[in-house]
Amino acid sequence: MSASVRTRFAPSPTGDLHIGGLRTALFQWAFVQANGGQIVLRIEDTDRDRYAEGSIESIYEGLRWLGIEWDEGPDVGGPHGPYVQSGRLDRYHAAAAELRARGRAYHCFCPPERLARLRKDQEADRQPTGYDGRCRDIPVAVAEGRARSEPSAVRFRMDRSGVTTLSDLIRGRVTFENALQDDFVILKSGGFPTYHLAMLVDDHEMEITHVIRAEEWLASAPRHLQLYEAMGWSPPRFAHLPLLVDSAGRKLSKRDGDVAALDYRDRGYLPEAMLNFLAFLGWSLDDKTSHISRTEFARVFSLDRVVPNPAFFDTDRLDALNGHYIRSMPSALWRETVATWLDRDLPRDAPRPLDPVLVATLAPLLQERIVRLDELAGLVRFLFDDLPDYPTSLLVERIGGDVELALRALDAALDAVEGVDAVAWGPATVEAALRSLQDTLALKLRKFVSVLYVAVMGAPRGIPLFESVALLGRERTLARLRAAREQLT
RNA sequence: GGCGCGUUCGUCUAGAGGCCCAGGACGCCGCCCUUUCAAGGCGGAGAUCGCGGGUUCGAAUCCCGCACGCGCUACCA
Repeated sequence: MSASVRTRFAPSPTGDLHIGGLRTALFQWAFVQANGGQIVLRIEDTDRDRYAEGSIESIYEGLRWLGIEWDEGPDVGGPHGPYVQSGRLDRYHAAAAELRARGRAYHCFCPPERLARLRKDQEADRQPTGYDGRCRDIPVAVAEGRARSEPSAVRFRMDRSGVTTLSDLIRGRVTFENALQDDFVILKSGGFPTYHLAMLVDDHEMEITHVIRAEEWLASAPRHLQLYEAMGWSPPRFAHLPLLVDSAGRKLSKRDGDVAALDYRDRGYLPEAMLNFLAFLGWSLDDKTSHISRTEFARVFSLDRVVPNPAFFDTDRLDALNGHYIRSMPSALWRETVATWLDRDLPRDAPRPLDPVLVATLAPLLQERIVRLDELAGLVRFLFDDLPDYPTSLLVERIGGDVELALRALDAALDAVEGVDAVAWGPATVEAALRSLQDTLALKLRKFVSVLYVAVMGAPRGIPLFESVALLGRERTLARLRAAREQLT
């Protein structure tokens, strides 16, 4: 029996759920699933200035989108609540007091201006930046007195001798020189804790055994380790995941856009695709597997197989995955999906509700032609709308600019379509008529059909022609062929 | 500047001394199929494993140095 593990996803409600955060949560979730254990969702809202309305909902939604469930959290409850840090202030104060009682923390009265100047001077002198310890040796009795009337923060007294060594589950041993550490703030003057104190208290109380977080936290690990030591608590295991980076190799940030997890959902990416994409960013199963189901991932995931180097967030790959999962959707589900997205994206004046028979006809034609769901409407719009203007050059683009051939094709098509009886109109008769053009023009269909595609749909690519024409109807088809003809002359 | 982490095809990665003159996937290119476009099938190009030393009969794999990239360096997380 393997010991039960507990990990936590601890996002800050400072904006929409970030794609990097989603990857972290996914790995935590898979880790817990694979090892038998629980995952705790904890909202870290200790930064009052950056709090963003609605971000907690965005977090819930983003996680559930990928099928990530948590065992304890603000919405589902649990024995270690509250699960929002702003509701746990008394515990942080108690811990800070305990640390002060043990001589491991002290009041700091340095105003922000002094700290800013200090940092500036240190930078100018090319010295390492960090707190200079000005308030460290104020006698406790004096400090206690001042703290009652003066604003103060509480700093942790780092042990500056020797080294602190972290045994990271992904990177192995990482050693930090303690002399290079400074006394950092654990309790802000406003009474809120910093991340360091809050995670110490919460992870301990919530019995977290594994802290899985991104590499940006690696440098602060010695602080956390010393904090645990000072409290006499045994620290959890740490695993620092590789960063997700942009094409320039920088940490993916909100400035780059395209990092809000739910935006991907709204642009028509399937959760299966996103899960696969994220799963293989920094992790792999073996030398063969390139697709994995959610349940399989949750079964085989292992931190041993997470690599330490950063991964580029390559959306080409995401697109390929999405196309793959779209194509593998069962037809009934696919039909429903098409209906939903067409309803969402088709112009308002298209008839609603959409004709289910029409959707059923369209769906299979669309399934292997798109990569994102938001492309759906664009491919069938020509059935509902008048054709928007298209450049004339589009008509002859694929036939080497041969205007004369295009004209002949259009004329022949006009004849052929006119020859189809309105009563007999349908995919079969349309196909027969259009195929006969091969004989009239003494040319393979593929040598000139692109002209007809453009004339009918306004684009050189799209769903198959015969079906399109059948769906469009006789009169509208004739009108579009004539319009194309006119445009060419 | 300091500290830390990282470095295998364009990209994500496999690789834990000989199976590797390096495997898979995405992307790219070509052919086939075909009513355009896709999809599908088949094939191809693509990595002197960052550089330089060493250890070893043998190194992508171990050691040392260097370079480069990134992260952190807040009373943000």
